[in-house]
Amino acid sequence: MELAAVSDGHSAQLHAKLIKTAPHFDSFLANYVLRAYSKSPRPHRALRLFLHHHSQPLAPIPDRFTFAPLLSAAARLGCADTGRQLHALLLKSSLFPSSSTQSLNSLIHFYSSCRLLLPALQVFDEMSERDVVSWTSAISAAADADSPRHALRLFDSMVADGIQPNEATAVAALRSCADLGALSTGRRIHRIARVHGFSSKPNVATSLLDMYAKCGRIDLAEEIFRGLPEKDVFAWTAMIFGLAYHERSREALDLFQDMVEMGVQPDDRTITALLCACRSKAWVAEGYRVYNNMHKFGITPRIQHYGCMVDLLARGGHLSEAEGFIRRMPVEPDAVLWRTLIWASMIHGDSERAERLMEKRKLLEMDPVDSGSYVLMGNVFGSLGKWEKKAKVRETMVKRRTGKLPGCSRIEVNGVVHEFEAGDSGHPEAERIYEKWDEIVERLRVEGYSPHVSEVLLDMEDEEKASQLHHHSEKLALAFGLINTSPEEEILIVKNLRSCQDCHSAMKLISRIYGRKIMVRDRIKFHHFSNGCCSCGDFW
DNA sequence: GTAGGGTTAG
Repeated sequence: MELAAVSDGHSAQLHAKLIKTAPHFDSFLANYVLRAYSKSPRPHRALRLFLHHHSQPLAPIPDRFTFAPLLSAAARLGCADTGRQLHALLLKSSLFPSSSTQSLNSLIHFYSSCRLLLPALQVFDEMSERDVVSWTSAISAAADADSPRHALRLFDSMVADGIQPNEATAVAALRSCADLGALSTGRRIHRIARVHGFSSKPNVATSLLDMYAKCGRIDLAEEIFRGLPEKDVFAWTAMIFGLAYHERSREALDLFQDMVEMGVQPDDRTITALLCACRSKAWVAEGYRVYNNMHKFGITPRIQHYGCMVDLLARGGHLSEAEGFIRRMPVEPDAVLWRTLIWASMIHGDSERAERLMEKRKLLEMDPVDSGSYVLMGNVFGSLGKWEKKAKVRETMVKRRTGKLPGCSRIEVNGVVHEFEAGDSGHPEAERIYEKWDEIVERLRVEGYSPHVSEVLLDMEDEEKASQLHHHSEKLALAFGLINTSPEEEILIVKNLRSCQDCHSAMKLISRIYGRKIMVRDRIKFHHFSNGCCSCGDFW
C-alpha cells in the first residue's frame, strides 16, 4: 500500500520514513523503491536514496537489480557524470562481469540518452553475453544518434546471431528505415513483425505507417492506418505528417477534423504536422488559422511552430512579415529559424536583407558546430559577389572542423543503402557512376537542358560550375540507381537538404527521357517525378 | 522483483 504511494513519487514523508528505517531495508525492498522513484516524476530521488544508503553502515547490498533503476534515473535526468560514476561503480562491484547483462543494458540506454553513441556502443561491444534487449538498446542508440545505417547493420548482425527481434527492436529498426528511405528493409521487418504476431501492436503499427510514408508508399501507410482498430494521437499525427509530406495537404487538414470529431486530443506535434501541410502549399491564411487555433487545444506554440510559420511566410515571399513575426514571438529565435529567413531572402533576390540579418545575428556564434550556417553564409556572400568574404567563411569552417555533412543523398538498392556526397569518389562504383552521368548529360543536352550555372555561387568559369552541379549528391545517387535497378522500378532518393533548382529540372527531364518514375524525398517534401513533371508543381 | 520501445519546425 505504502509502496504504491512511492511509485507516484509524491510522498515526501514516506520517503523520509523509508530513509529512517534504512537498517531494516533489505536489497529487495531497496530495489523496489529505487525502481519506483526512477519511474516517478522525480527520478533524482532514486539517486538520492542510493547515495544515502551508500553512507549507511547497514546499507542494503547492491545486487543485479540495483543498477538498472539508477541508470534509468540518470538517463531521464540527463546526468552524464552521475551515470559515468555508476558505470565505474558497477565495474568495481562483485556483480561484474557475471550477472550484469541487465545492468549493462541500462548502461547502453543511459549513454544513448546522453547522446554519447561511442560509449554506448563500446559497452555493447564489450559485453560477454547479449540478449535481445542489449541488441535493441544498441540499435536504438545508433538510430537516435543519426546513424541509421549503423543501426540496420546491427539489426542484421542480431538476426545473423539467431536472436529474435521483438517489438522494441522492430520499432528502432523501422525508424532507421524511415530515415534512410530503405523500403525493402522496412518491408522485411514488416514480415518479421507479422510472423511474430506483433505487427498490429499500436507502437509497431505506427512505426510501420511512418516508415511506409517516408519510403514513398503513402498508399501502404494509409492501409495500415485504416486497419487500426483504435487510433491514438500517435497514429493520427503520423498519418497527417505522411499526407503533408506527400503534399496531400487538403486531406491532411481534413483528417485533423476527423481526429477532433473522434474526440482524440491533438498534441503539439499534431499542430506541427498541420503547419507543415500548409507550408508545403504556401497556404498562408490556413497556416494562420491553425496557428491562431492552437490555444483552443491547450497547446502553446513552440519554436518548431514558429519555425513552420516563418518558413511558410518567407518561402511565399512575405519576407518583411516573416521578419516581423520573428521579432514578435515570445521565445528566443535559434540559428535554424534565422537561416530559414536568410535563405528565403536570398532565393527571393533580397540578398541585402540576407546579409543584414546574417551579420547582425552573428549566425556563426549561435551554433558554431552546424555547417548549415557556414554553407548559407557562403552562399549569401557568393550571391553578392563578395568572394573574399565567402572564402573567409569557408576557411573558418575548415578551421573549426564542423562535423555535420553539408549534403548527402541515399538510395537503397537490393536491400543495401548507398550514400553519396557531392563530388563523391569514394563509392566502389564511382567510375561507372560518373560515366553514366556523362551519358545522361549528353541526352539532357539533346533535349535542350542547360545547367543552372547561376545557382553555383562560386567564383569560377561556367564550365567548372556545370561540373559542380553535375556532381550534386542526388545526381550521383540517381546515376547509381539507373545503373542498378530494372526499368519498371520506381527510384527513391532521400536527401538531407532541400532540392536545388538544377537537380529538380534535371530530374524532371530524366523521368521523361528514361521513362522512369523517380521520387526524391528532400528535407520537407516528396517530389514525384514522372514524364517530365513534378508533383510539387515547381514550388518548394 | 530486471533492462529497451510509436508521431517531432531545418
